[in-house]
Amino acid sequence: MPTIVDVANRAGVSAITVSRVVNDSGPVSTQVRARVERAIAEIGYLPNAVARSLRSKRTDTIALIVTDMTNPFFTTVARGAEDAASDAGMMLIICNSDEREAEEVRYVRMLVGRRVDGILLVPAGGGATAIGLCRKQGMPLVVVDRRVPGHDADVVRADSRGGAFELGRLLVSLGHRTMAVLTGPRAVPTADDRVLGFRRAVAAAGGLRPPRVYHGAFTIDSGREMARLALAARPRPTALFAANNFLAIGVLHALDEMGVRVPEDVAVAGFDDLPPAMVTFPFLTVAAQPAYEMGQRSVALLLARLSGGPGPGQPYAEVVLPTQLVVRRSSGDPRGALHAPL
Amino acid sequence: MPTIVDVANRAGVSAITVSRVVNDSGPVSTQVRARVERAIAEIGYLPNAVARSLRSKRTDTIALIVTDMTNPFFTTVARGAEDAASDAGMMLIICNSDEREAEEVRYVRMLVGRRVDGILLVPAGGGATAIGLCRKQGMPLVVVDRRVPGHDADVVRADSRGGAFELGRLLVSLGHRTMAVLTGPRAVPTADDRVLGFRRAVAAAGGLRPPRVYHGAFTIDSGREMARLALAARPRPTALFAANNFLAIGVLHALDEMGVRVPEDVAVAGFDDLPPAMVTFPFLTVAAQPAYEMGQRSVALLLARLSGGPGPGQPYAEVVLPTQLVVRRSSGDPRGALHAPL
DNA sequence: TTGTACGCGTTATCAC
DNA sequence: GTGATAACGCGTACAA
Repeated sequence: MPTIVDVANRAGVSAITVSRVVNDSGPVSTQVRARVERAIAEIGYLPNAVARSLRSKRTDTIALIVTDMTNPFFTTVARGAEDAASDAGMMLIICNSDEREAEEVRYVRMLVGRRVDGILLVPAGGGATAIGLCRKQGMPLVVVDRRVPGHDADVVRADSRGGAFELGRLLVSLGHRTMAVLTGPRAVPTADDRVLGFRRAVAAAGGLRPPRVYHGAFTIDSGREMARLALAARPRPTALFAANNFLAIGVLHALDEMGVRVPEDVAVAGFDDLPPAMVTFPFLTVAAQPAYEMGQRSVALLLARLSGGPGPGQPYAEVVLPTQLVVRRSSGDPRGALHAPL
Repeated sequence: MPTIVDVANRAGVSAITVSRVVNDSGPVSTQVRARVERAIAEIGYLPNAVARSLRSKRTDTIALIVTDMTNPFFTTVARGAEDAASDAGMMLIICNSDEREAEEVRYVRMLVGRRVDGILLVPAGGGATAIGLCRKQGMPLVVVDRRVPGHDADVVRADSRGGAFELGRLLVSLGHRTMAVLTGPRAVPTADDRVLGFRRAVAAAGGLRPPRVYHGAFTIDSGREMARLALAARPRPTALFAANNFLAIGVLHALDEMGVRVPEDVAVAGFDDLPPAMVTFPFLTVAAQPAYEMGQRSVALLLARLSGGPGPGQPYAEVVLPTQLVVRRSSGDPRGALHAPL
């Protein structure tokens, strides 16, 4: 693979002159510039970004660590992040932690070693180790989607509590008095926040029994399993709230298997919308998170930190984006008024 | 950020000794090793992969360029590729071409500049420019999912013709005599192959009119639009074959909007399955591609090329994986026999 | 067992 | 307007 010296020899100039032409830094006479450009084209020279990075200490690369890139929510976040990064002339590396802290830490280590310019992290569990590692290594970091207990990092997330509150209020207004919440692992803030928001809505209604809460994983299998548990309880709930999209799908599968009709027998509401392109028949009532925008905003915040000088600078920022209530058939008939068009 | 020299100073040894400890290359006395390891831990040293790559000419990184990472098919391919890469100690960079050749070429240029060890490419359109660029730059390349017209590259793909043939045969066996095929852009081999396979099945049945063919984009909107066109034709088709998952979903939406029942009024079959985790009610009859395995195999082939010495070595390989026919409700009742369980 | 010299490809600094 | 020199952080080749 040709180097800058090869180009220089062919054009009869020095390496630094080629560098000036390539980067448009410093003065070069028109004739020399032409000669250099021709040489570049002839031998197909492409500057070596590795060498460049070694000098500049910038890789123009940022990384996004998600817990599951199979989840369309994270795919959409990634897409938003990539578009924003691309606009800024940066590449985006996507990594999967599989909701495992060990994997997450392994990736952070690799990424720091590769000297990416910054990391966007959807923390598995608390994420404390990974966050501490970035902090110690001076690696710019933005936490995405999940609140950080100690608030000791920049965060971009959606309003989980608010969204869950709205869903709770909706179900209450539809007359449900016995409900259950199916959520993710205990340590995950989004899992807890959605429970909290829902609980508040129920409490605000007054006189209702607090919803029973089930903890599991954010997976379809876990949703199926928890749905069976929930329906076995007495008094049997008339509405289920699934705290993420995969859980909701698992719930629907379980109910289908059990011959329970939705929404006639049991109403269902979920968190995270599924992209329209992925759904044969829009059916689920959800609190939709602005996934694409979350990706964009995360990159924007990270870039701001990068250019805003090194150190901590300002205190940590927390960007909280609103969710959107989308009412469909799964929550039952709201007296005909709120129906979203198919 | 500390360097190898910092560690060396702190441990009272030379840089190369630290290098030997870190890479376990060459002999180091137990005591020195201990001193060095302590120094590494104390100052939190992480080897600089950029400098390492500059010397070794390897980045331990490969890239995957897909046309749309929002599509669950490609997400699954990516997941398979990432797992395989991770097992081999490599990182995977994912890029979106958005089915645009200009973007694709831009990414190839960036990736060659960054000296990734190899590229997995789902070509947008013919992909001729990108493939030529890789060839010229000596960048190892594996083409994924799409056949390459001149066969001048390693390829891993599914058997589009075979899968489409099976779907065609199924619909014929269900009694359909007037059918339409909705596919992607003309230049895309998968789009053409699926038409071809379907056509052959119809021709093989004998005495049937050849299916009408519509070309569009591999998007939900295009599927909706082509479905409307197809149903306006006379004689009106009784079965539609959508050559990709997004197209199929667009078709279902259009039919729903038009009040056409599936499968009672019109049967529908598609290509590419949707992951179970993403589907509220499994409904579509499809030829499913082994997406995860395609990702794995692509990486395996690339790694084989990397270790199998530089030059062309052997002639180009073509790995063709079989699709799987999954019969569900959308294709109509096959006399009760073939129904897949929900 | 440990260390010295050098080069990977690029660019910042300073000179001409 | 152009070029020589050095340095980024690491690992190979060769000594000691």
